[in-house]
Amino acid sequence: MALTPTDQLHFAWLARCFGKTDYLPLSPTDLAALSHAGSFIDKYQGTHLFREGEPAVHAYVIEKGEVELYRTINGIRRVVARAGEGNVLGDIAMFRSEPYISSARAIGPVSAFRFDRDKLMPVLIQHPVITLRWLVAGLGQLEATQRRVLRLMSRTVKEQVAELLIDEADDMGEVHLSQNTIATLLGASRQTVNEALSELRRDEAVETGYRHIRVKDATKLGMIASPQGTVRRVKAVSN
Amino acid sequence: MALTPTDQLHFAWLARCFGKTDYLPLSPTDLAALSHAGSFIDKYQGTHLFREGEPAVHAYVIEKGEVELYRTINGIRRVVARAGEGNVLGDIAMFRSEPYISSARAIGPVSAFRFDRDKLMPVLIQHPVITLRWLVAGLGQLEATQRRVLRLMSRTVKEQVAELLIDEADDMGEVHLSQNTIATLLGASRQTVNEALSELRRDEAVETGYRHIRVKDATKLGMIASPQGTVRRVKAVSN
DNA sequence: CCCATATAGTCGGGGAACCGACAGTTCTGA
DNA sequence: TCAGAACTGTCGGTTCCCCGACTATATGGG
Repeated sequence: MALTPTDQLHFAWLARCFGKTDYLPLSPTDLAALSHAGSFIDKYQGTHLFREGEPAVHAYVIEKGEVELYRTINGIRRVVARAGEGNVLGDIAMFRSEPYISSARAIGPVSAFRFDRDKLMPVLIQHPVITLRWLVAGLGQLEATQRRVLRLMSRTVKEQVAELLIDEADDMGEVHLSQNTIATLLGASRQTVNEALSELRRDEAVETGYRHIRVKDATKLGMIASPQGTVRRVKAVSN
Repeated sequence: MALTPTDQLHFAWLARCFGKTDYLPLSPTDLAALSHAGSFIDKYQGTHLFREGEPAVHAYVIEKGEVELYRTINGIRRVVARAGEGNVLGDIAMFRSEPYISSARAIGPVSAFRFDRDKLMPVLIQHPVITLRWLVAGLGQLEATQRRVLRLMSRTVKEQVAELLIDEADDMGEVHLSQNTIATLLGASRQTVNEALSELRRDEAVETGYRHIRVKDATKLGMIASPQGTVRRVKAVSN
């Protein structure tokens, strides 16, 4: 199979994504094999990569752009996570042959590599190194989710906002999220997030604007995010 | 390598654990390969399988008994999860070559199969089917964790307690956990859990005793756990 | 350029849950 | 058997946060 120069670039990028843990490098053979397992696609802003409940025949690796993962429970739409460059989506449902557990919507223009389930499985059987890498990547995501659970527990909204700002800030210390979006990401109300931001502004840690927050003092923000003085009593737990 | 009758039983059990998704059955060759990747061990009550921060050279599959996973943050000991028969522990850290992110303590007598990192990796490269199965198992855990995050958000302690009781109840509808343990599992205070249990008792859904709760009406409990009338307004989220 | 829409900012009421404290009960080991 | 430890049950004060309501400002399409 002949690869166009554009495809070469694509696969080089794909190797970077899976190579983040620099554990077992992907060989050129592996990359060529993956080209048979799916194809590159583009999505316009607002369109869905997949929807909750659909049979999961595809998994995606985001190449460019951001995707919003959300679930609808009792008519309540809840943003579960945001996925950016290098994130893998839908692999859980695809591997488990279950319906997608969440919907994925493109926040802006998105380029992605779409794996085809029926084509991918044989490739993975033939290329255990790729499978192992995928395993490591999936477990990394699991760890991140567990960390998120712990972050959510026993922390005020102000602390959570501070931490989220640190995570989402770009090189310039700028965050381009509406307060409403932040609130949904944290599972808090817009008003409380607004109040938290007001305090952070009073603390001279950030500046706020229309759909725009600038981190003035990342160190101070870090102090607020994980307060050290909050050492509560430890209750021993037996069964 | 000669397998003792006991080992045969062990491996049959191990196959069941990995085979829960009945996707790609493990072959006898696979089982034999796994026997080289580690060994069966027994742990007494209260002893640790591993501790937070230690280099992760082992992963465990629980064969019998229950294990408590906890982390210590700012001197606060937090139970992250409980693992029972068939659960895989420590694989995240082991595969990612990072220190264990939590401690694992045997709640009672525990039997487990302990994988040895250096022995396991070559086996996985040679047996992609096992790797794929492990991948599926890991992703299943990821899904469960994500579900847990969603369960935690926007639910009262009473609802959470009801759901936990359904999950943890045995065949007889009995739960053998102290209120303190339940509180820690849910990230709530003991008093609030006690209050929730009092209400559940008033609702005639459960009976309570010393380290002992009996589910009287599982249906009613389910209704309380996931209330249908709680349809709140949906705010659209754009970025 | 104007207006519908989206976002930001603020206030007050009310509810859920945390926390400390304390009394009563059950268990456990010496 | 007996004392200390662990567990349950309850109360009141306090904090945090959700929610509704309202105003002001920014954006973007026609």
